Amino acid sequence: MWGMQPMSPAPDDAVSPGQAALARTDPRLPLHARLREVIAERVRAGEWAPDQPLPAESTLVAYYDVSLGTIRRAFRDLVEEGLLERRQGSGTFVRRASLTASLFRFFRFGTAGDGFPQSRILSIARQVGTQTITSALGLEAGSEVLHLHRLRLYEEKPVLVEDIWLPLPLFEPMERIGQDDLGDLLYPLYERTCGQIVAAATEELTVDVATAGDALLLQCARHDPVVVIDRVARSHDATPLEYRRSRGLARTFRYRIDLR
Amino acid sequence: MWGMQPMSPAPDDAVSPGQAALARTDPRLPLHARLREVIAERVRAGEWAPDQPLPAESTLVAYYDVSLGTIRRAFRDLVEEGLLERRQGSGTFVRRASLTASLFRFFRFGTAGDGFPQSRILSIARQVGTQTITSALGLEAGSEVLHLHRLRLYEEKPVLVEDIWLPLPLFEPMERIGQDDLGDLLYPLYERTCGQIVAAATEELTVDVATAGDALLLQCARHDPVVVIDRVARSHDATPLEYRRSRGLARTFRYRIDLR
DNA sequence: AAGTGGTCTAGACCACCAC
DNA sequence: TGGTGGTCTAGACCACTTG
Repeated sequence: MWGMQPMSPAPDDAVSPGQAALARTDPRLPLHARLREVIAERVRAGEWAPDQPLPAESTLVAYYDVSLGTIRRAFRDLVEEGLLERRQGSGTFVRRASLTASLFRFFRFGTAGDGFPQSRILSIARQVGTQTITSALGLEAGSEVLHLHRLRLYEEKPVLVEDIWLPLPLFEPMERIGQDDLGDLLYPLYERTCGQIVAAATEELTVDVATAGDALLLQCARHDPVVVIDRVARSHDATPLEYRRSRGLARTFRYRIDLR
Repeated sequence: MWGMQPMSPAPDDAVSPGQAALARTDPRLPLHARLREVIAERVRAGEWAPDQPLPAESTLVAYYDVSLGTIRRAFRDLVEEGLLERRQGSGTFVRRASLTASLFRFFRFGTAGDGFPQSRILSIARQVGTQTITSALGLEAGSEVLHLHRLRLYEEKPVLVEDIWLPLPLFEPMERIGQDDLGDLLYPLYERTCGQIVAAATEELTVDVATAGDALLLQCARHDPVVVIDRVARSHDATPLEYRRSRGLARTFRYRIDLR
């Protein structure tokens, strides 16, 4: 057998939709890679919510007509890729982004207290996106976006100044959110109000010097070094959902990396 | 059977040394994890040189008395961990560190030319290690170390100033190396002259402002922002081999990270 | 108790590499 | 040509989670 579907009418049964989907993938690839693609496609299409289990291994074995080991290999690769997570006894689930690895974690704060970072929204308004903004969000030049300006504090002391831009047809509900509902965590809010789930992000770190505005908000001197973090957050199907630019005092920044 | 070795005298044969080594590991762990530990230990002990293949799967199946799938799982995890690499048709090998992911890659240079970075050794001398240096290298306070001072350039323009400290009984041959032999790549030189293989490194990135010395060597103004990279390089058995501090112009620095 | 993923085994054929 | 790792299958039992 072995990765081949009989193209002539099978004597016993018609091909299942699963086998048909597999047949549409590149036949030069190993079966586990083709299976992985098919499943990843279904996940990205939003077929399963993050809290709902995917079909069990045994179900998929029958549906795609592959062996258990092949299903497990595909799942293992998808877990490694970060798309799925598996819990013994419960099932296989679409993974929410945790984003705990964010560069934001690498700002050391005055005391080693375990308090939560706080947020203060300074303004929220529509604007016409600049070239930088629209190209980061994959929009046409001149598109309207929603702009949030906020300050992040830790134990009452300012740590980061953030500008956040959201594509507008999609994030209209955010405009009508009261200041009080704009808590510390934006991503769960995006999911609740706009049904948009942040699955991944790319951050880029550079160093600049403080502008007059930075100096005022971060309580530092002009021309003090600041770290700039540019982030583009995306959904599972890679649609840009948010463009964010954060500026923080370089003096409090420290980043570690392990090389092999 | 199943992860159990008969403790009473077996009727057919004595246990092999491989089975004995497995028996010494934590029996609560899955067999593939125990096997992985045993093999990692042999690699770290230096049993195989980086260019010499490990025993074939089939050999290890007999030696450890486990199934092929279990060997493959252990190998796969060790590849993922970065200790081994596998080449179809050739064998399984101990991996040399490439360290191409080094933060040095993240300095943008004036032109997008594909020239190689160059090095210029400014000095090389013994010194008594400071507390920072000896603790980074895991030496006793007051130990002697070898200090290299060098400048890294790209297309004739200075990019990084580096201070490098090496533990001294181990790296004595480096002291007698002529300036001409101190080419661009230090790690192959360590292997050739001192038999020390760098397998991993930890880097820590912070931001500072240029000292008078930085300004002179990097051709910038005092108090310009600089990026500081602290690196500790280690052998496969985690012995610190090198402590290095690099300083480069923050203006030319850019770092990207993908979050999931 | 039922269902899920996790571990382990055994055996087959394929694709690649070096001699 | 012989040996290596890569893919695929089939089937067993274990450990965990949920009801």
